[in-house]
Amino acid sequence: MSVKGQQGRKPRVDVQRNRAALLEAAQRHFLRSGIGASLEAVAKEAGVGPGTLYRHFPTREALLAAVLQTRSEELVARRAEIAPLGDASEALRQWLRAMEEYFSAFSGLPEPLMAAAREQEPDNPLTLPCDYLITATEEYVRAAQLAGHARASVKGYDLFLATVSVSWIKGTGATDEESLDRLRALIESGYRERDNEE
Amino acid sequence: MSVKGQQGRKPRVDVQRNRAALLEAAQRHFLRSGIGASLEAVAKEAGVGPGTLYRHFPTREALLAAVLQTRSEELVARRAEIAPLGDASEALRQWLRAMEEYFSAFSGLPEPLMAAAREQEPDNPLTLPCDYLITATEEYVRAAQLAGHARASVKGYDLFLATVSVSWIKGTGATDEESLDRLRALIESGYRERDNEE
DNA sequence: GCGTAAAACGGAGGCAGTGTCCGGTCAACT
DNA sequence: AGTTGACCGGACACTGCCTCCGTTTTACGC
Repeated sequence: MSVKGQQGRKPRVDVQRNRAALLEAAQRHFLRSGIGASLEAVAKEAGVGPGTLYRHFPTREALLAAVLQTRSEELVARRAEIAPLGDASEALRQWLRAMEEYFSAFSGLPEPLMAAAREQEPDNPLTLPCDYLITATEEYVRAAQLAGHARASVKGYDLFLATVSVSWIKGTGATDEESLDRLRALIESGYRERDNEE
Repeated sequence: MSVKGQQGRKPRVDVQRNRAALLEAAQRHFLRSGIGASLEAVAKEAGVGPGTLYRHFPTREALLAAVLQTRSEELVARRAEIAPLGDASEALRQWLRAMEEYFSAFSGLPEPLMAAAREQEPDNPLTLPCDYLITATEEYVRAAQLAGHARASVKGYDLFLATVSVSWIKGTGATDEESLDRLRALIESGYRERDNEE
């Protein structure tokens, strides 16, 4: 019956309780203050000591990845909605928007994500979701290219970078939504094949 | 004869000496460690106390702006080289590259620059150079549009944002020069008028 | 129930960086 | 040389990061 398999002992209840409290407090702080929020404050709000926080999540990235888990699942679910679309071009567009929202979950999130994209070592817990996003983008780009809607010279990684950039700019809070829309349009007209159809 | 005008006293020599030492040390540290470098270390390397540093430059941005002064002048000089170009399209392209290099002077520089672009209050010493760059970009864009080389829907601010983004990505160190080139190409084909000439 | 051992807790504390304050100092003027 | 005021610089208070270790809590076997 045990789901965990070869565990000799049942996991302690306070472990799960503290972990949940930490995740909730962290999400609140990350939402309000961005990913640079004080971990000390998170621990205090969760009602635990700093040591407990660092035992559960050895690095800020580990905590971040755990908090992001929910959003990652939402993104995967969203792929299922996008996939059935016949229009590969529209699918790519929607995927890019979904990624952008994901990156914009917390202010400052693009920074550690790019750092994770740089490292090949999987010691960074953000590398896994990051690689997933890049791979998915490549698939959408390929489909759009096959449909003749995207230039052959464009790589999925390029659009990943462009999307992270938009989220970064959004996160700085220095621009209104109108400028962001123009920037997205600029990127889109950058990767689209100049097809005369439609 | 006094250049400074109504100054009763001649400025002390140690003031200028300390200021110069601070600027030099700051440049070294910013180059090596990015704009987040320890100001304590800068002061120590300049051979002055922390108090002296903060009296000369009350905030990190003030120090940054002062260190950037030289580069700003270089950029203005570069405009003089670009201006005589007959080709407005090539002028815009070169200007964007010049800006990108300016933004990439120190790792992490895009962040405070965008923060400065957000504030209308001129209390931030980076606001002035930032506004200059945006205005200059708008002029280049206008010229390119008049020549029929850039889309009418593109604003100078958009290309400013796009260029800052590229610098930011470059600063993260997560990408090779090849990807950056493709990203620049993507932006360029995003703002260019799809003219059949050439 | 109760003893036990392993696991987890949490706070004290070392470390680094920021920014301020104030007594001492040094250069410019008389 | 003496005076004066601007300037210097280190001590200090504060915040946040992260670790170590004595204490507590929990699950398990009896």
